[in-house]
Amino acid sequence: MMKYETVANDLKGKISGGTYAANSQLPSMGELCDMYGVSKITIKKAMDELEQAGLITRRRGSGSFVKKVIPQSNKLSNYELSSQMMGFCGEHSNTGEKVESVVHDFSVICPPSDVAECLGMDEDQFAYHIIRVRLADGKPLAIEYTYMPIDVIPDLRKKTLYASIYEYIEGDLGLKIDSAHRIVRAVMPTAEECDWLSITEDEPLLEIEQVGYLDDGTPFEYSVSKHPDSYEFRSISSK
Amino acid sequence: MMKYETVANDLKGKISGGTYAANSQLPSMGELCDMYGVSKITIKKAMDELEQAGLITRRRGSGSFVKKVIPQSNKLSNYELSSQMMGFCGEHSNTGEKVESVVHDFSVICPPSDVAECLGMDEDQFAYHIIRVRLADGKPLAIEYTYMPIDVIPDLRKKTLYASIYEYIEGDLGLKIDSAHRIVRAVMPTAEECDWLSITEDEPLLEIEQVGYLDDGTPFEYSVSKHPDSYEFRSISSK
DNA sequence: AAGTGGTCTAGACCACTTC
DNA sequence: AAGTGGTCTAGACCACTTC
Repeated sequence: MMKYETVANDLKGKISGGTYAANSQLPSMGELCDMYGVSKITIKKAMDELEQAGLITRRRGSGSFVKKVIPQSNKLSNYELSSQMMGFCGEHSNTGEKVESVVHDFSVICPPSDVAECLGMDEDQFAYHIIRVRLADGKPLAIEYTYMPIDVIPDLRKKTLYASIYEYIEGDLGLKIDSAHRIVRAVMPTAEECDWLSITEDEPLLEIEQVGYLDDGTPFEYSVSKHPDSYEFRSISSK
Repeated sequence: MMKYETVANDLKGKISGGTYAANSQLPSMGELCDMYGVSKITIKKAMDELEQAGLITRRRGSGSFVKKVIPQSNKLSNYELSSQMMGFCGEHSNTGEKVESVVHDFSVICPPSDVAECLGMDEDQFAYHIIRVRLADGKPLAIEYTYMPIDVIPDLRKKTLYASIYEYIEGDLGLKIDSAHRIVRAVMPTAEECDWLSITEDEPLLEIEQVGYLDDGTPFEYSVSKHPDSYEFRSISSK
């Protein structure tokens, strides 16, 4: 076993064991070098592993932080491995298409307990509840059901929903979006969803359940998006 | 722009431009150090990028090789980014479940032209065609439609299909499976598939189209698998 | 100014493949 | 034995954040 693996495994154990609690800061790379008696690059590589596994986030100039992590599903399903994926960019158009939104709900509520748990909220705390249909060049591409804690993303206005919430978060609020944990499924649309997406009831949808994290490890978004037909989800697996 | 990015971009250009052709070997790390005037770790990091992007595979002791890459879909779909995913382990049981297979077809044919293209085959070359239903503890978890070139995976027998083809490839043939490129969609089952999976016609399936690569960059498998209900596809995206 | 993580070097040593 | 990629070091320097 390589040194970086030894360090990574030890740190994983200490995170799941609670020595390093959710949202807490890890020792700096220099301190970890001393603690494990290895060089900085070895620590770096070990922390790369933790980041890939979705356990921590890192901020240059600030430090590394333990993520508040998704509750594990108890489905005996996915016998293929959990996975790691790069390329998070919200849902900006990257092909010059014109992206619009139709807002079907925008309210502040106490989220269901499973959503609250994903977001690290108490059950009596408030979150925005947003239902949007996203269109590219007038064609419906997705329905998004989103919850965001009001104290993590303050002062969200309806106007922002027609543009990009992510730009509001990164631009106006000066926060940094770091990563997302996703689960993909196939589902059938409801009657309402057929209406919103202009599809028939026999067209399946690709559902993506997602928890988004800021760069300090705080979950800022729980969302379920459902995509018709033309949507594909691509990935490259290695090793 | 960091040095490793400069190197990575240059190499990407030379791969897509044909200077380094599919299945050819890249210069060694030492040679690349000299060519770019940078240290070995910088070259390593640049090549990590290429590997993540699915462009090359690397073999300790042998060298780095350009992959024969998936033809790009011309769908204007997935406006989220293409992605990178770790954790390829065939479909072994990792939870102690008993995995079985029902073989519905096992023949040798000339594959359709799009499949041949993915596998880097001429249209008049032969491939195995396999249809299997995979069961875990007696419960149907997937249908797999698989093509494998007979000259890449020689002497495949029906007996192997009831166990793990991957174990045959890695164990008996001594080849090494390196990576897979995947596309995920939601689809409806055919009548035949409902029968095989013991589901009704209104249950959507998660479809995973996949090209598998050996560690020398050779595509060895084109497969489409379709999963009912209980299957989930997980990923963690970063940055 | 002090502290953080990120990049980079030059070189050592190792694991593995090929001949 | 020679060549490949992978790990690791000790230290320099940089970009960025926090105070």
